Amino acid sequence: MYQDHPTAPPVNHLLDALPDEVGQRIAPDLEMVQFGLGDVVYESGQRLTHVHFPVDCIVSLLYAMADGATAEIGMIGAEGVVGIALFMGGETMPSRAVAQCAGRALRMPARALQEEFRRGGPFQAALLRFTQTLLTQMSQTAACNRLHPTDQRLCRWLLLSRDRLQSDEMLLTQELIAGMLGVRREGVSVAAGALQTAGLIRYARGRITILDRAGLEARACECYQSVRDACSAPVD
Amino acid sequence: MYQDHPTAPPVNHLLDALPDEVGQRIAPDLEMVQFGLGDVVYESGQRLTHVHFPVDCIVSLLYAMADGATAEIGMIGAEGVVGIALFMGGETMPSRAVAQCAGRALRMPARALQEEFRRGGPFQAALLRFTQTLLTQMSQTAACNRLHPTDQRLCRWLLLSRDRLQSDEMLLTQELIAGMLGVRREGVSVAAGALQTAGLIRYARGRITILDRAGLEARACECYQSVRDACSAPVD
DNA sequence: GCGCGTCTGTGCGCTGGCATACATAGCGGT
DNA sequence: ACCGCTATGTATGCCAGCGCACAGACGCGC
Repeated sequence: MYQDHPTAPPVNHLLDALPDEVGQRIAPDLEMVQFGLGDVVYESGQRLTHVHFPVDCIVSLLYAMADGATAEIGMIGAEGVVGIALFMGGETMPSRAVAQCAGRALRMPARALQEEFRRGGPFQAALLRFTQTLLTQMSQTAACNRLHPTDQRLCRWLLLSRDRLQSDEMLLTQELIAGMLGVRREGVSVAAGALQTAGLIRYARGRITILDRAGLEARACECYQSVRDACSAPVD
Repeated sequence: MYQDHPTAPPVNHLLDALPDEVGQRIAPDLEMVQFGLGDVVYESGQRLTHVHFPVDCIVSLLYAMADGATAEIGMIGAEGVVGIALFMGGETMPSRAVAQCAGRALRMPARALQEEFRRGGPFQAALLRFTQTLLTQMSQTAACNRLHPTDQRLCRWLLLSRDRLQSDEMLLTQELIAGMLGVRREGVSVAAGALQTAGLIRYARGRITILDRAGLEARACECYQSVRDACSAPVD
């Protein structure tokens, strides 16, 4: 499956990189929770009560329009944290956070987070540094959304997911992907069909397998390399 | 012109809202500089040496692709600060910052900024809060870029500029606007022509005048209201 | 093993935005 | 007043992606 991979130890890298002293101080405030595919971590505009540090799930940030159309603005895996508004001084995020891939996350209450953040040490620095990479990713996405065609963005998206999953197989319907890319389901069907014909992926009823990673990279827009370089998502 | 308006005192609101104690401490580090239309505040990937607090100019953050295509990902006026990477722990931004409207800004050296930021007081809080609104704006833009047609995005953009300018007249070629919206110059020509025919704006050789603000709002996509509510840009 | 719901492939007409090419139209300098 | 540069308006052909409609296809439950 998607989480028993030897190169993916079940930890959050952001937390893992903290000095022991900090790690031990916040450990009591951390609680492991499980998200299923499509679970909503928080709703747009909702008051946040916790932040979540993904362990082996992937969380997508979706911006939803009034008519229900959505587009992904960021993707967070074990390298980051979900709910940055809590330490940035807002109480809500403008986006919906959805588990794009099932798995576990460590959650931490707002109060404990803010308290540790205010200490201003390595924890604050790590959170801010991650926020900066998220900002980069969002900038990237904004421009990519505007300037690149569906099939290239699909490649980019598959690669970004794969980097956070460390497995070549993922569970996702075309409907879900369409919501991320901000296109119709049929558009994904066509684009994915082309990739399958090209032998880059195998696709069957909500189960995608990446067959040719290098091929996908070649077909993706420049954005993938840019965002991978900027964000600290391991490539295995 | 565009800056002798009584409701636009020549200050940066973010700095202005700081307690006197902080204001006096950082005052010696602030230096007023002037930007002309199109001046580059910093280039993508360039190491930042200062942050800039716009006073009566507007700075656009543009993401540039390898082929030269660009798209705006954020717009900063007197309500904010340009160069957030300096306190977020990066040394460079993934975007180019361009003066979309000529005017002045207060600049502050990286070292002084970081020193004051580390104090963790109201200055830090204000910077982080602004970063959060910028994040909101970028999310918004990413989705809007994907989901809304050119003419609606042009309305949104004109309104956002106008709110930061506090004048109904602005100096801008269609070429520049095209770079912001991530479309061709001809596309702007058509969209602006439609707005002019509808009596919403007057357009002549790089000089745009907003004639019917309410009409523009009605024609803009929902994004304008959302981002205006979220970001603290005054509406006069 | 049958039926139904979910997921996926496909076709068709339409529109927005692209590339290209060209025609004006102001504005400043000599 | 003339020239040339910059800024803008416009036409044509083309393609991507939309909305809609529908046809398989696989899987699960009874």
